Amino acid sequence: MPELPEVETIARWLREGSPQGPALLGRTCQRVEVLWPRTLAAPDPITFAQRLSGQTITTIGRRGKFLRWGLTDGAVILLHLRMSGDLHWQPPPAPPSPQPHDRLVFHFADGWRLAFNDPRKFGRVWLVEDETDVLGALGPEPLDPTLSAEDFYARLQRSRTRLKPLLLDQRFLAGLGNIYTDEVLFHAGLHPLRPAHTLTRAEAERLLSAIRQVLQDGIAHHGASIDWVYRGGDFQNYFAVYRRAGQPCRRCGTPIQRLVIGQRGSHFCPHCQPPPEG
DNA sequence: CCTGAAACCTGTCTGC
DNA sequence: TGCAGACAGGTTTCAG
Repeated sequence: MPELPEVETIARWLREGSPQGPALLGRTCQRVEVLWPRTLAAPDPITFAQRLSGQTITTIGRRGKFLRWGLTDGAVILLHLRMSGDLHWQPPPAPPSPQPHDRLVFHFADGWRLAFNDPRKFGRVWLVEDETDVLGALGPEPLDPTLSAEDFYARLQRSRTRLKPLLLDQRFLAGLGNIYTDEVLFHAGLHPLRPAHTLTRAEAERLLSAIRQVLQDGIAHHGASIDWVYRGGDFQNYFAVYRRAGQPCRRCGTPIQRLVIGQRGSHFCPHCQPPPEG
């Protein structure tokens, strides 16, 4: 699931508690099980377990698609769910551990456990002193009000890249993934192959507005749940183009097209999103 | 700087 | 039914 709205939803649920489980905020980690060592980007499993045991989660947040847990001693845990990662609460009494695809299990004093579950094993977790080592290259947060339309337009002007790959580039903007990029471009009325520098000032403003609108809508719906994993959100019911190839555009009726751009399936309405010249 | 391809992985679905 | 192939919400690395 994990693009900005889904990661934001998880962060809120871990902070406040949810139907899926209790709040993580304020809990003290007793021990950690490392079931698939490559899930840990840093440090090594032994050091990770030692550093974490006895520490309390004091803050929970998000940066781009990363989850961020602040610890008592000032260190930070960063989690990236990549394609198939998720966090599963397991209530006491403990079921026979581990569950299928659990890669990391955090154990708490009252018997609750939080599993980093990840069928495809692409997800990664870091424990770092200085988070800029991991987050330093990320672009701005799309929902940060200090990101101005002028700045955004200026940055588009500097790139000759096509819009689709550019919006997926986390150094340009942090948090958009394949689903939300397709939805955003539809709502902005911009073709995914448009070179960034060809956008007018008005189009750039429309694009930034669409980015913010679609992300806010996604968050309001607790993100999207697709394929076989259910994560609690229902934004998939409101997709305008994503995985709707061949179906009529909700605005004009033209069949939605699918094209592979930068190795990613891309969906758009050829009428509402006119292709660039050439 | 930019683009495309491959790699990292497992699971599901489609079509023959 | 069985099996090959396409496809999947992400990122990194390497070749050209």
